[in-house]
Amino acid sequence: MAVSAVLHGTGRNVKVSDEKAEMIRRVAQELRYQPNRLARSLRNSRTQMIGVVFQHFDRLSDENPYYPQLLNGVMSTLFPSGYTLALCPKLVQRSDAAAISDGRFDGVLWCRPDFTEEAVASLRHTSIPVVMMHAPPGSAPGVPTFCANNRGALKLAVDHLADLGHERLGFVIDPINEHTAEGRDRADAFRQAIAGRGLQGDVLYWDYDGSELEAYRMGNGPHTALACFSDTLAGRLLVTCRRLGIRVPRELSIVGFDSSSFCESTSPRLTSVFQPVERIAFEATTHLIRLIEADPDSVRDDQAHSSIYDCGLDVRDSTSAPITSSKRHHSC
Amino acid sequence: MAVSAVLHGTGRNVKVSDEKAEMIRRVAQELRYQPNRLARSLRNSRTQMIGVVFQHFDRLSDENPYYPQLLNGVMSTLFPSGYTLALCPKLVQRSDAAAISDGRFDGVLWCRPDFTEEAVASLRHTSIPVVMMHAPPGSAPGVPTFCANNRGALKLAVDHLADLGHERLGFVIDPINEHTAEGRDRADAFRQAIAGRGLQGDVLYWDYDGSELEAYRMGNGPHTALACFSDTLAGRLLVTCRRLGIRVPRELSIVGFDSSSFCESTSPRLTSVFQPVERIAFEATTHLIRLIEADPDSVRDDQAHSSIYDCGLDVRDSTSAPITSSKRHHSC
DNA sequence: TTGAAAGCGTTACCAA
DNA sequence: TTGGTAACGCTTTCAA
Repeated sequence: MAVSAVLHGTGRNVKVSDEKAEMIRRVAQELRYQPNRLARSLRNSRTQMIGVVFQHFDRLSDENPYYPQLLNGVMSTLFPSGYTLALCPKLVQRSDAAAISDGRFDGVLWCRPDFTEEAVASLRHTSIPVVMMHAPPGSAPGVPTFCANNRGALKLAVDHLADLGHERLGFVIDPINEHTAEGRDRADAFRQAIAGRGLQGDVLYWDYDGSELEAYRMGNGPHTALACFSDTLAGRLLVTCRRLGIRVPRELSIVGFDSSSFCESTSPRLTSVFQPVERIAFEATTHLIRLIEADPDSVRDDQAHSSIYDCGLDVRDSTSAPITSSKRHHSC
Repeated sequence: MAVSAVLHGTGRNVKVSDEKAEMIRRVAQELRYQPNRLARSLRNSRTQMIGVVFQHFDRLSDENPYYPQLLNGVMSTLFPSGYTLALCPKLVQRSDAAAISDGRFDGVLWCRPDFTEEAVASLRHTSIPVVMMHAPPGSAPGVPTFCANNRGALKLAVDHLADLGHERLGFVIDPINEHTAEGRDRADAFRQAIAGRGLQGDVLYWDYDGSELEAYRMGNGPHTALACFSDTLAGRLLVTCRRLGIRVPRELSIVGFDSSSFCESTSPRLTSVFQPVERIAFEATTHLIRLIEADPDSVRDDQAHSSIYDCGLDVRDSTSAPITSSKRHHSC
């Protein structure tokens, strides 16, 4: 119809006279005509909407700016390109990978690292591009991945603690992240890092229960320093330590992960590994848009794309030299 | 079609034999059949999606948990009801109220208080329900509003400062919020509150410029205490004060608004008015869903619904008694 | 119980 | 340049 040609730039082989075009615009205005995006999307099979799947986004953390940072990264490239962002629960509750292809989205950013082999396999049957965050390279064959360099990150943390004189370290992870690809990757990276320094260490699974923690209590247990999977986890650890009378960092050094502004507000301020969340999200989204808008044939190679991002270590007040037995004797 | 009846519960007057139903399911599985939501939505004019319009959500604050809280409130009622949440930029850039009715959304939560008279008027022509946050009662005729009790909130802040002995107060607002309905409402509430205590005070417009601030500097200027429109604004004020050598709260008391966890991490910790953001968002969204799902005729009355939410005052370290001239003499 | 047809609002294509 | 027609995938209604 001429109307379509006038109101949107579509169908350039259709020419409309200026008078007619003006008339159409006037009438449209009078009638408060509003083009229906659903019909348009159905016709074009393009919705200009991308879905974002979080890990547990029935609830965002109030204090951890992880999600705002991630969303900022996503929005800063999505909105200028004319896309809308949808947070979709159904895709989360059951990892209903098939539902991705129900036509609602032009692409999906998958920020949920607890994928299973079969979930990844089913992802290859989707009709739209999918890009993953928090997926270590190689963990999701055929899906572009964007992930922190966990190996380097844990090396930074372990080296820092080793340099301080700690000899037996722990890596603490919660039941939720324990089974995620990134959780396993960081645990492995921790093991490699301590092996590289010739230290002893363990991966500790903690469900936030204070009594459990007591086994690792610095005084009785073997560990003088704990690296945590996340700032949130480290924060809870701090609270539990205070409750149990374990002094940080005097008796136990603690390292977080993310180095969010949350680390500045804890007591003591939390030493933490920094990962560029916003940048990762930005580049993952940019890649997703490329896949959506590019010629399907020309990007075949990029399907296997995978990026890793180097991390830093922000040393604050929750880490210090351990109370060694020699020092103890010394002080006695 | 029988398929539709089997795979979804639709069309109850259509009966399908069990064998056929089973066959349909099996074939659907084999073919990886995925119903197209766009076509469905087009047919039903129901998308199960609601749009959320923020004020400036091209960028969420990293440190202020306002947006996570708001989203938590929205999601906690939206997701269990089977809705998806969309953050839409186009509706923000130009307040294109008409675009609301383009079929994408079943309803819109408007969290953007800088509406004009005509924007509100055009909102009444939408074909879908709209609910507003940050709109003081009466500011958006015909649109349900959910808003903090600014009158009570500013009274709390002013009373607190007055009780400490402050005699000349300021209310600081930034250029962005200055023209919003809630901004004007809080400024009015401030004026009423100081009048009620027989104090003097001014509404100060601050564009984050340090030199501007100097005019209100406690030493030269008349104000010994400033209440701010937001925590973010108060935070910037703190930073500027430090830069200018103004000691808080010794020389100048500062009160924020929102009482987010951000207030705990500032130095000094920020005294702030608490508003129940998550609860406001939750109830606004719940109301929106009611409007969407209810019989259009039966909710006519609720179109004029408006709720206000009482606030509290969390006293922290950024407020104290002023240095009065008498005290000055005393100390000299 | 099953099948066929119409229509939701749009855009692409092809005649006129 | 114009107008008509078909099709996107679904659901509802009506006939068989």
